Amino acid sequence: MSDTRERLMAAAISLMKRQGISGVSARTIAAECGANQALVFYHFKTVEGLLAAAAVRETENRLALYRPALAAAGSLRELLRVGRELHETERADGSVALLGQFLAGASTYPQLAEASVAALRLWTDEVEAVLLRLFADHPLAELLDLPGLARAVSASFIGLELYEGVDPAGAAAAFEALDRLGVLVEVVDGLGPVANRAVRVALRRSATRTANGG
Amino acid sequence: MSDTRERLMAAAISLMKRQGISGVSARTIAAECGANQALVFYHFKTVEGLLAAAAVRETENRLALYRPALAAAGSLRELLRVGRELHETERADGSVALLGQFLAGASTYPQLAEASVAALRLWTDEVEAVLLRLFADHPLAELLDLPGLARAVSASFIGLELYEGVDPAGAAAAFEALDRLGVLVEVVDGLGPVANRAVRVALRRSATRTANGG
DNA sequence: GTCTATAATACGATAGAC
DNA sequence: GTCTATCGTATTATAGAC
Repeated sequence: MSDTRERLMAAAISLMKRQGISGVSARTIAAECGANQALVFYHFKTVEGLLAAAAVRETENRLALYRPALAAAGSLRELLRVGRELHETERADGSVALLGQFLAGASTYPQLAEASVAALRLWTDEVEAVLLRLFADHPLAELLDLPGLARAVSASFIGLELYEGVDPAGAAAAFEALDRLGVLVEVVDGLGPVANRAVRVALRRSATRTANGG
Repeated sequence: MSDTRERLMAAAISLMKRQGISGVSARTIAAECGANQALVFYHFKTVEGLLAAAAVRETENRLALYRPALAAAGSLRELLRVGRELHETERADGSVALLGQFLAGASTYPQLAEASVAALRLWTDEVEAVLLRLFADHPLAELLDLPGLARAVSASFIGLELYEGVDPAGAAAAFEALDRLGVLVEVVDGLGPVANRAVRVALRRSATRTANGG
């Protein structure tokens, strides 16, 4: 476990958060942590290899930070609250926007594509687990596609964090709007058994109609 | 209106869709359309200038394609259908994922940040207009933040299209899940005045509680 | 494991002929 | 408006000393 190896990965992440995928190179990363440029290739074979390794590691670290809060969420309301706090942290830290940088670099570098998939998978698995737990005996559980929803939420979050980078005010408005939508979801969720049954029946009718190609 | 100028912008877009922000340079773009490398700088002063100009133009062109369908959408149900068709087209064309590339490049190149904001603004303005029209006399209009919602939808869509690039199957699942959510929205939307009033009342109560710092 | 030195190549950008 | 030629710099990556 070389110290330089660790420092290079940390420097790559730090620099990538500030400068993006187009702003990093073996030289700039090495300079960021006071290491020699040649060490990038000694430890990681290629620059791409360093970035890929750093991406997965950073995601694992960040996820470990949020895991307790996600596991503690006992209701949809609480989950939405965790989401809000997560965004608050991400606005300062930028590790989700970082994933957007890797996603963008994926079309040029195949190793980054693999790393992006792996990193995103860590997120979606975590979100999916929470959703499955919360909707375990929920009346809408059978009608919602929770694994798909976990992916949609994760990808959307990345888009929003990238947007935050160029238009903080617009992103704030976007999150505020989602906040209100969250309230709507909570309210509908708490409407009681009568409304729930109405929704369920209507959904079934709608699903049948869609399946029949309406 | 130089022909070369047009060809360079088209080549920049085409190459960027395939290779991403990290895969373009004055030389590769010029080669893509059989032009001389020096012409990039004659026509656009810098590579960044070419990319910025191409980004806004491409967005305008793509948007013009969807504007009729968006204007024709007369209900939430129809709007969701347009969204589905839009994604179908984007999966093949990739012009929204392209916006993701510009968003990623924005943290390195200030001109790209400006262009990204401008291009995204074109989308959000369009989406916002449709939402405002559809929710003109909707019972929930006053409680939803439609301008913010337009920004959230646009940014999320970019994240999803970037995700599509690295994990098509996962993205398909994500869109499928959103499709079902759309059905849920439609159903709740069509529950009738009694349910609508119940939701509205509950929302107000919730909003007051939130405002009071609950 | 870390360093210097360097090869080989690509980059943005400019000068100047046509 | 387009071309060739080129400058200066940055890039990835390697060879070899320590």
